[in-house]
Amino acid sequence: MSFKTEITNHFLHGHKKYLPSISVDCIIFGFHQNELKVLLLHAKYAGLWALPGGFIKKDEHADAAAERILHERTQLKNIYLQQFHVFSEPSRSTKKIYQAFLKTIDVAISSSWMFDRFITIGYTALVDFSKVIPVADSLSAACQWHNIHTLPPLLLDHKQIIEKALLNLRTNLNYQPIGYNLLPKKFTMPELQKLYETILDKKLDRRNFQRKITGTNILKKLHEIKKGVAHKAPNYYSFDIKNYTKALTTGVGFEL
Amino acid sequence: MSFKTEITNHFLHGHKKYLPSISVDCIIFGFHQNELKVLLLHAKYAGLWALPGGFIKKDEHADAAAERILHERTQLKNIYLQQFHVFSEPSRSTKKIYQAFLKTIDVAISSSWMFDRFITIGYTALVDFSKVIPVADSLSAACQWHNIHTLPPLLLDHKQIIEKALLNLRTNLNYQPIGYNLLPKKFTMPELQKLYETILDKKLDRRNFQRKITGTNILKKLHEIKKGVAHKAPNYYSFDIKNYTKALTTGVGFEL
DNA sequence: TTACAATGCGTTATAATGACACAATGATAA
DNA sequence: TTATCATTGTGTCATTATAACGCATTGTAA
Repeated sequence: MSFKTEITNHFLHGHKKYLPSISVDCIIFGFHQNELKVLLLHAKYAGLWALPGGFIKKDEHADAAAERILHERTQLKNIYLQQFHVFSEPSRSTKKIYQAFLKTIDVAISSSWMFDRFITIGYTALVDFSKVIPVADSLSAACQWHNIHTLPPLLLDHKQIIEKALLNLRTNLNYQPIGYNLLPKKFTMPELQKLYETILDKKLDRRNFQRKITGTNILKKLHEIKKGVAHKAPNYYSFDIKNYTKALTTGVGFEL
Repeated sequence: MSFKTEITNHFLHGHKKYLPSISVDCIIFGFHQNELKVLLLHAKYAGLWALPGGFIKKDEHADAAAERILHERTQLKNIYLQQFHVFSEPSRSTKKIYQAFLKTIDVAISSSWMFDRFITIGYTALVDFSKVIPVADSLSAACQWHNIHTLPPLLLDHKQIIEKALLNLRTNLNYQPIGYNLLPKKFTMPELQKLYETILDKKLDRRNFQRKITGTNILKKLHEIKKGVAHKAPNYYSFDIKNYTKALTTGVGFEL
């Protein structure tokens, strides 16, 4: 199917497959080189960066839709996705943007479910940066990580959505373990601390951090030391997946 | 307009006014006689109790819709409403219930936006029990408070929605002040404590509770003592609305 | 007048937190 | 080869928060 046909089909018949007026947007956080990143797509139709989002099938749970969309866009599976907020500004419509776009590809569509105003459910995912293969879909020209502090101009209210997701991430930090999807299998204590510091955007005391994080029992100290590093070599840790999973529901209970 | 005409109109033309497939449900908590209550409507169409819910207008913010619906059902205004979760089970459809109902009132409608599966956004509100005038709307036979522990059979997943709302209320209790909308203007310390105990469903130490709650500065001690009470008369308090409002965003920061 | 149940205002022991000290490590520079 | 030094691992101490509990006060009811 040609791009033009695909687009036309989506605009004219998508409402038979998907719920109208509702979308899902994924805020996918990654951690790389001591920077917190967000995965963005460059939307062909808008000439703007946008969150990877999509629509909910008629018979699909929103959680499942978020998972499916995340998979379609990043090839990632088994990611801990969490809904965090619904965005429903009446101005949430891309009608004009779509109409301009359709004109450029010489498609004439006068009315479409895609022109409606959409309410979107925000989902966050924390993923291992190194494992993501950003793949742009047919509607996008690019799929890239962006530093959370240097975001490009974004579609609609996507900037506010990211900010809300970040706020949500921060407030949850004291009650939920974090890192399993953001760090490699084995990691050092300074690496884990840097992750927390990056998300919270503040310095933490090295010694107190270690005491609190080990106190939660979500870590396993490995009998292995990082090599080829200047100065004292740090020990490797990995997550105790059993306690980690348990802490996801019961909470970790410390203050950072 | 007759009831039958109103119903027919809603089923046939409601989709021109409201967003399809999306609804809002309000979980309205009240506190009375040391019991935590939830406001429920008895849905004529289902013969079951249900949460007061409604639909979002084409050009309406979901928050505004929740406020409007709350007002339409309870006459309450200026209530601190908060979205807390989206419920999107694919089975969330009342098609069969509606069809059976339409048959009983002798209305023949073969297809309607109301038959679709709905995704609902849950909103919580904490209200002053004594100020609510439960008014049943045209779709409901009754509007009543129900003890949170003795809920009748409910429509769809409304029981799970209430449970989730209660869970949400509990986890927020340590980070948000509570009571301004649940208690009368002036109240005693034992009354406030009872509210917390009811929500948390556990006993709290009287003296520690007083120390912590006064430590947040959200209370103003009034120069007034409750009268006509057996045993030692407790002092009256009211909320320091300035500090209370501030604490809504900054949090109270104690552990109960 | 006294008993009593509830309130107001405390104390003490324990645990959590924040701030900081010091020895150990191992690549790098002299 | 040896000294340097940034970084890590472990521990201490003062402060604060929390849980558990004591006792005097109050005002109605027996």
